[in-house]
This record gives sequence, C-alpha cells and structure tokens, in this order.
Amino acid sequence: MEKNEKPYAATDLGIFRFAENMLQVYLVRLKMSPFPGKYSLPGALLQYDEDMAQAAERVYREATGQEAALFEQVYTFSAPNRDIRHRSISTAYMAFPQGDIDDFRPCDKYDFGGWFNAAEMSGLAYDHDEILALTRDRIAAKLNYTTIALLLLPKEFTLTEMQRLYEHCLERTLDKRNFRKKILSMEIVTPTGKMLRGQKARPAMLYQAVDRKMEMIPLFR
Amino acid sequence: MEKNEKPYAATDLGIFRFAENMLQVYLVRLKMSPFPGKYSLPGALLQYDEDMAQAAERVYREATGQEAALFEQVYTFSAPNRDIRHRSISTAYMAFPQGDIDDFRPCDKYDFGGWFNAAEMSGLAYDHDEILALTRDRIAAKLNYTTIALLLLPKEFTLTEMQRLYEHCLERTLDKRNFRKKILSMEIVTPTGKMLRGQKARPAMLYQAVDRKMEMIPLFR
DNA sequence: TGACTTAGTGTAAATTTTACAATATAATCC
DNA sequence: GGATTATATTGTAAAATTTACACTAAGTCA
Repeated sequence: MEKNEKPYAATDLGIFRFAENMLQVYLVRLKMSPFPGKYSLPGALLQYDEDMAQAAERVYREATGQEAALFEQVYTFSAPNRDIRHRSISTAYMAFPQGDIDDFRPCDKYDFGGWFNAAEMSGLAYDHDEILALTRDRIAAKLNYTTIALLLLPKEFTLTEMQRLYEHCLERTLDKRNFRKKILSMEIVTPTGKMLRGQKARPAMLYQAVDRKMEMIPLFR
Repeated sequence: MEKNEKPYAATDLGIFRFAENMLQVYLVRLKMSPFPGKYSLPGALLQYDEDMAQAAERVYREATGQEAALFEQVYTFSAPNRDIRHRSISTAYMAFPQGDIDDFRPCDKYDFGGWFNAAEMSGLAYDHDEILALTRDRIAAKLNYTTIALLLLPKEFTLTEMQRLYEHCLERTLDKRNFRKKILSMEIVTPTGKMLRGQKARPAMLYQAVDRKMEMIPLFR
C-alpha cells in the first residue's frame, strides 16, 4: 500500500473435517484474477456492517451454500506483500460444518469447491499455503488440550475413526485399548446404539458427542 | 465506516508481568482526543511497511522506551463500532518484558505509563476493557497448557512466587508440596544458588527459567 | 466354510497425583 | 539476646492414572 493508505481487511476460512482417514480442507477454485484456476481457501473482504466473525460466516455461506457451522478465530496475517494486488490483512478462521456436508455448493464467485487432504495441499493462491499450514498446526495443538476432535468428526463416528484422527494429526500411533479407555473416561462421547455396518469386517459401535463443542481439558484437575 | 471505505488497521498491546502478587498490565494515559486523560492499552495504527508483529514491537518501544520483549498474537477485534472516531480493526498482542522493567518511560504520545492490577482495571478507552478481559482469560488458559508462567515472572523468582501466579490467575489454591514437586519434575526451572533475603522470614531459593519461552505441555506423553 | 479384516476387551506394573504436618531459617520485637 | 513470628522447605502412603501388552468376537469375502 502507499504510505498512509489503509489496507483492505479480509477473512479467509479453513473449513475442516476428518473423513476418509484424512484431515480434509474444503477449497474453492478461483475464476478471476489474480489467480484464475488456482485453488484457495474461501475468503472475502470485510464489509462495512460486519465484524470478522460475521464475514467468516458469510464466506462460509458463499463457499458451501450452507449455514450451520462452528467458527474459531485462528490468526491475523499481515505481511505487507501477502497480496500482490493491494495491501490487505486477513484474519483466518477455522470452520467446522454442523449440517449436511454432502450438499456443499459454492456460489458463482467460484468455479468449483471440494474436499482435499489438508496435509498434501500446496500451490494455493495468495499466502494460503501459509495460512493452511498454521491452521493445521493449530488443530494439532488443540487436539492436545481441547475437545476439538468432536468438531472434526461427523455427527456419528466410531472410536477407531476418532483414534485415526488423533494419529494422523499428531503423526504418531496410539494404543487402541488405552485410547478408548481414556476417551470413554472423559465422558465426552456416548454410544448411539447404532452400528456401522457394511465395512470389511466386524461392525463398530457408532458414538456421538455428548456436547458438540470445543472445551478445554484442564491441566490441574 | 462508509460503505466501501476500508477500516483502519491497528494493534493494541497488553504488556504483562506478575509482580507484587498480582498479574499486572502496563497502561498508558492518553493525551489526545477522543479520550484525553483516560487509560488505555498502548496501541498504534499499522504502518505501510510493517506487519502486525512489527507494529506491536514499535508500540512496545513507544510505550516503554525499551526493546526486549516476547510477543504473542491474541485476537483481532473488529466490531463495526469499536472505535467511535472511525471504523478500525485491532489485532491485540500480549507482550512479556525481557529487559529492565524499572526503566519504562513512555514516549510523548502518552502522558504517563504504569503498572496496574490487571484484574481490577475498568473504564479504559475504546474497547480496551474487552481486550484486556479476553487477554487475561487467554493467559489463564495458557497457564494450563503452556509454560507462559516463565514469561510473566521476573528473571529470578521463588517457587512461592510462581505458585502465587498460578493461584491468582486460576483463582484457586494449590498444595505447596505438590506444586513444587510438579514444577521441578517438569525441569523448566533451575535454582540460581542465590537466596531472596530481606523478607519477613526464612530466605527462599531463587530459580530461573531453563529456557525463557512459551512451550506447550503435551497431553499424550 | 475357511480365510481375512477390523472391533472390542482386561490386567498387572509403573508412574503420577493427591492428601496431609512437621522442621528449618530467617526477621522482628521485646 | 531470647522469644516470637513468618515463611521456606521437605516426605510418605494411598489413590488414581497411565502404560504395555495379546487374544477373542463378529462380520465380509472368495
């Protein structure tokens, strides 16, 4: 930006879920310059009557056609050259879909929207590689001291799926019996009574979150 | 802001220490409108050649006359009406002084600067009551899963001081023997060999941080 | 129906956490 | 300088949690 010119204020949104044994992020393909055809996190400029959280919610609607999600502010990116068109600062949010994930349909700002393996994406528009990397790190950190796993999993999930989420994001294996004992002792999930059938082997009990929100796990009990 | 007008970008800084058995925040008194005579967190508009972290470091220099500190981004505040003069969004940082705390001298933007009990301040300019409250909450949360205590304490401190920091910020008492056992077992502090003398009673061993930075305390070891 | 795949479970040892009280060392006050 | 006061420092036994570890159960698939 020129001296004394104000930067644009924007928000970029990392929409995440754990599915197909991956941490997946929902990316959109840009139609317009400066990166036509490139993938990016959905984003938008802040509007005059919104705060950042509202802007993030609007971006969620634009990118998915859906409403229900939980949002969490992550970080504000402000490097002077992070946007080649003009100076802009972007406040990144994470979003966790609550409603029907399979009906996502981006608005016509975008060419396409879809789920990708968050660990393998690069070459995104703007500084979105960096935003994605920091947001992934934040998710991994939060797995250690919050119940963020409940937001990444679908409404109903097996304990094996939950364990795979931890193992993939923390990049380590965990003992199956000890993991189950620990999660069950926290009383954050409850069995639905339904079984996940049609897999290759023995059906697994489906669980659901007791309370589908992110809570701190205390150090001193 | 008017439609299509860009907001100002700013940063506000919560400078913290634990001293005199309190979590203290360094506040400045404003000379100019719109809040002459009111206390506030030190802050400034983002300049064209800076990112937010650099702006926060500049604000630290302006407010204290000192250089050495550690910074941590906290949250970006963006309510449309948070600044009565014009729309602005502010990215709040926490700062932890590293150098000589007793030589703080604010630049002439400010009338006065001094340390206050962070738990008791209200009536600050702008939305700084809210920024301060959220930042205090963040510090309390981080005491539970990071070594942020090392940044709040002076270079040399007693284990009793450290325990008081936890007790004040977490608003609960902790057993003295168990606290010391736990902290020492973490191997994040080491005795200096020097004693704190001149108190009312038996001198206490002074400790220092092994590594004066904020690190995560892992959930799964 | 036999082979394969994933779900689900228990226990003993080690470690950590918790609850709890007496002694040590200085300053202060007569 | 002796008594009093205030805070620092330390250990242990019980409880709880964590860890390491391997087999059976219940489906699918060829």
